[in-house]
Amino acid sequence: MLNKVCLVGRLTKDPELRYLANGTPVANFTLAVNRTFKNRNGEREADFINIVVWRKQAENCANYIGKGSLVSIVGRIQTRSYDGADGQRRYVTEVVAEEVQFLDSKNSRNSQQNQTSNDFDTNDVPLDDLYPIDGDEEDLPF
Amino acid sequence: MLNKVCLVGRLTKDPELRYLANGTPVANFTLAVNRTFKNRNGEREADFINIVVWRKQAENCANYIGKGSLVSIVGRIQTRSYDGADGQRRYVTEVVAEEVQFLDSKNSRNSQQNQTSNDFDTNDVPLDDLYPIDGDEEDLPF
Amino acid sequence: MLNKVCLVGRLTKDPELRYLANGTPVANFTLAVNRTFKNRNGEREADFINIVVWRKQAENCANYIGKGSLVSIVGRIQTRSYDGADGQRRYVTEVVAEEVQFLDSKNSRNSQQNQTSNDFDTNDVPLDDLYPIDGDEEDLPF
Amino acid sequence: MLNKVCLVGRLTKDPELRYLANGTPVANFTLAVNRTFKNRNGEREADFINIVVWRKQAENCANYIGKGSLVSIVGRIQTRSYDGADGQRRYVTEVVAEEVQFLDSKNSRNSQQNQTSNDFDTNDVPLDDLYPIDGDEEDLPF
DNA sequence: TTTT
DNA sequence: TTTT
Repeated sequence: MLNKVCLVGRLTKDPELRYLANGTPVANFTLAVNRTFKNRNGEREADFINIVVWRKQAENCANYIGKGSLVSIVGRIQTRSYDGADGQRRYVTEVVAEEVQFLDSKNSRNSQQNQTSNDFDTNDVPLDDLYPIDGDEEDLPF
Repeated sequence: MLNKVCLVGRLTKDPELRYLANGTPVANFTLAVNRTFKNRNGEREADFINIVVWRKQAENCANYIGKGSLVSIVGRIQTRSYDGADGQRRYVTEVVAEEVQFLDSKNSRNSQQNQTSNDFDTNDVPLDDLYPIDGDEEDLPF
Repeated sequence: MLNKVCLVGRLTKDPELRYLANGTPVANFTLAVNRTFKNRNGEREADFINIVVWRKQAENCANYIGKGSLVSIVGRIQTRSYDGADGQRRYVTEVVAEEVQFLDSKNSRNSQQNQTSNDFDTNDVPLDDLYPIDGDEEDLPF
Repeated sequence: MLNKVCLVGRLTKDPELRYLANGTPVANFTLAVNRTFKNRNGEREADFINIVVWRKQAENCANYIGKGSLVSIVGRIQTRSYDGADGQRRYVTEVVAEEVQFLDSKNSRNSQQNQTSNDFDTNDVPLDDLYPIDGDEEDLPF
């Protein structure tokens, strides 16, 4: 119905890239998002949020960002359940990334590429959306 | 870099559907979003936000929602400039809708269809995203 | 750094209202957010997201919404850890609500009040924010 | 009802700080948000979004960020109308910032302070929210 | 299991 | 443990 998350934070470790049986790439990592306010001990805590990235974006994350990288993520909250070794049903909440932007080049393994890293999902988008205007500005119906 | 908007509000009028020279559908409407807090006169004002919707979603909006419909929208803020009749350059800010959900069936012209209206962009999405898991749950690499 | 969540969904049960030792009210409930796309079996699954609400908003939720109510929530993702009965450390992810809006009056226990329910946090906000303009429009410095 | 915006971008110029007749500080600046996709000429365009910041945050922006600074902003879209010199009614859309985070220290005029700049609105928040837990963890009712 |  |  509406389920949208916006995050800015740093990776706590390098992304783990794996492949489904059908070849689809998946990457997982944890994002540390520092809180705005300090706690009663004057420390600034962080939230540690698990991120899942699919397909080409997963491979780009594996190639261009690593532990400590600053990224912004737009995605949705997803819940999954599984049965633990003790037979108990457990619940996992993670963020499925729909957009990942690399905000610095620290710890990136390829700083040249990093500069243009946000081109990576161009192919996922219908051409119409990239070049919405067919002819001149006057063509626009509004 | 990051530009994401989440809105819930009601259409102030029926959507206007038009077509680009190349056939691409575009719909425009204004969303009234009531503010959370009242002003000094005890009135609850609203913000009136211009929405642009492209392609199949544009046609779905034209078919299934109208003046007064409650919708949720996820999109991005877009700025455009144009030259006014008086030669002055003017700036327009609008929200380009990426997702539109119909939250009620009031004023919809087709309440049966409205029930499943949020299927409309299924075709815009790679199959992998809809059915990310190839085989059994055990295939999942995490 | 940035941690913001926007949700629209329905309560799976009535909110549970409790009080901290110091008297601070806390409410908990689960929000069912239907996914946009159907799965491979043609079913529309939902995500079940745990919500925490604090103070006056907690009491308003307990009073005015219940199982099945449609609400919009703005908040942040929070992670907590605790040690399970088996000595294992476990992690919980929930959404701390900053804003709650009641979008229908179904299942509300007091439909009259529900109509104006979004006044509830007025007291939490500095007056300046509610009535930002001191005198006439001309006072505005921009 | 719901009106929330998340942005990451760079200031196109230093913030302009002014004061209302009643002493309330207001800052204005424009945020350049680079688009994810290139246009048909292979250029990455940007959206230029007008930002309004109120009270203490306005003064912090004036003190700690400037042209070129990278910031994240959470806020809401606001529309205003005014009558132009030619007697025409015009409409302005801007983002009222609720949270501003400084993501780098470039072009900041006080890099020491910048480090802890996000403490600035601590005073605006009820203590309960900062230190929600009264006693030990066991006090938590959930 | 946590980042700067 | 799940809502319409």
